[in-house]
Order: sequence, then structure tokens, then C-alpha cells
Amino acid sequence: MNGKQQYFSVHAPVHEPKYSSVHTSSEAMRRVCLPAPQLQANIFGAFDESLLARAEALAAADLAKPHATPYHAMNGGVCATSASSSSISSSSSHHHHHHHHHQLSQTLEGELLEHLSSALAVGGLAPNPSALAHQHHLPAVACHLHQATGHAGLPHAHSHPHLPLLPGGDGDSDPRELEAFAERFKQRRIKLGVTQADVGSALANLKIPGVGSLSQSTICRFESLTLSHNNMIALRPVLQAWLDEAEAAHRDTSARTDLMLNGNGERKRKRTSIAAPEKRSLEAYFAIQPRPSSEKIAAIAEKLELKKNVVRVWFCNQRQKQKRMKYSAAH
DNA sequence: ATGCATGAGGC
DNA sequence: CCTCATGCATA
Repeated sequence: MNGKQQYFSVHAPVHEPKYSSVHTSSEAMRRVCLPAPQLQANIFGAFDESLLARAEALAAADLAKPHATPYHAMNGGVCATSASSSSISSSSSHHHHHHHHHQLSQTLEGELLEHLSSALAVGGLAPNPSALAHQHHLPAVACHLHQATGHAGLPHAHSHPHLPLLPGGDGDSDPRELEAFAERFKQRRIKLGVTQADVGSALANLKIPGVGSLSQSTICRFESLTLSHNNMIALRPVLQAWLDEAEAAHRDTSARTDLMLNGNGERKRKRTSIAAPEKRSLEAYFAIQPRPSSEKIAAIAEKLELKKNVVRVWFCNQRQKQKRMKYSAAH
């Protein structure tokens, strides 16, 4: 029933608040990648057990012999459980089944957190930080996202040599195709002597229904493929359209899509900067539990002396980063 | 180019 | 409270 696939803004008819978009209800994806609560308990159990067992051993060992422990952060692949075969009952109630080991976990995790913090602080960085690694040239993402675009069962070809063109309506979603387009786009954009910001604002002049302007950030991310797959797919036609017009205008040396500027000085948004040590702790924690509960977030926040909301948002952003594009070595 | 943030939409 | 698209602010 979630047939609507609007990945870009459908600007409100009356307001132009710059913030208005109709998004997908693709949270179904969450159900695919993430097991239902009960299932989560199971997986978490296993997942958590080995990790915590390890952590426990490490902690013990570390306490016994306080020298540099060869600590290895495991791959915190959230999608490691992408056994999408389990169609998942998307409408599962949100209730947790707290076992006794919950408290155990909590305790261990708490200690683990400390352990990780100190271990990482002294330079015992894990040689395999695949959970986060760098945001730049991520060579390999541990898991592909099987983005259930609207329908959980839709077999989206995303790694096929030649995709058979799905009847879904949207264009092809072949990563290589997208990559090629993004590069071409950037190349030609530069050739036209247009900045990313310019493109962003010029998009509004295309008068495409439901498409307004975009920020430099988004254009940049499109070019560098650091958007979600679906987002890339959605933006491609729009940017393609802009490119066509821009090049046509360039030839005609006439009506060139204006580059409107915005002279609005509203409120200043503040960006809290998380210090390196805290960030390292967060990353370490994220590796073992990408989706901590409110309580855990609160605990982490307190331990790191950060606002709970900051921590929560940090986790959200981390998850989002982990999901975004940037192909693995698989082609 | 990217980190932290907002807000809509959905459970 | 989450995901997802998106953007301001900034290194």
C-alpha cells in the first residue's frame, strides 16, 4: 500500500518553509534488515553473547594484565542479519522481551564501554573498524542494503550486469549506471562552470512538479554517491533534466537559468562538536550495538557527558551513514 | 566535503 | 523513537 515513492520534496502548496517533504514509508526496510523485536532478542542474544563473551574475556584479561590488549572490534554489521527471507511481519508490536540476561548484558556492556573507551584511548585501535572506518573511500561495506522500495518483496535488481528493467515504474537502479551518471554529471557541470550550489538553486527553475531547490550538500552528495540508493534514483531524473537544460542554454547563449540567491537571515543553527575521545567511544559502542535503547543512550550520554539527544542523533546518523551508497567491491 | 540537526511520516 | 531525505554550519 505504500506505493508512493516521493524521494524529493513536494513542496507545500502554501508554505515554502524549505522544510517540507513527503517521504517514503520505507521503514519496512527496517523490518527487513532488522528483525522484529522478538527476533531481535534472539539475534541479539547470539550476537551479543559472543561479543560480550569476548568482551568479558578481554576485560578480565585486561584487568589481569594491564598492558596493551590486542583488542579487535568485531564487525558491527547491522545487516549481518539480513536474512531477508524472513518476510517479517511488518506490523509487529513494539514490546520487548526482557530476559534475565538483559541485566547481565547491561552490566557487561557498561564495562565493555569503559573497556573500549580506555582501550581505544590508549591507542589499541581495532585493526578492523569496518563498522565505521572512514567516510571517505569506504572500500567495502559489509552488507548490501536490500532496500525494499515500498514493497518488502520487490526484487530490486541492484547488482545485476544487465538489469531487466523492473515494471515498478522507477528507472533502473543499477549502481554502476548511477555511478557513471554521477560522474558524467559532475564533469559536465564543471564544464559549464556551475557550482554545486548553483545547480541546487537552479533546480527550482526547472519548474518540475514537486521539485524545488536543493542544497549544495545534496548535490555534492549526489556526485560523490553518498546518498542512499533510493535517494540517488530519485534525484537522477531531476539532475538529468537540469543538465539537459543547462547545456541547451549554454549552446543558445540565451535564456540561462538564473541563479537565484537567498537573502534570508533567520536563526543560526548550532552544531555541537563531539570531541575525538567521545567519538571513539561512540564508535566502539556502535560496533556492538547500533541501536541502543533509550536507557542505554542515556547511560552513554551521561558517561560521555553529552546531551542525550546528541547521542541519539549521533546513532541515527551513524546508521544512516552505514546504509548509504558507496559500493562494496562487488560488481 | 562532511558533521550534527530537523522534520515528515510511520509504527 | 526510528528511518530517510535534506540542509546549515564548518573543518
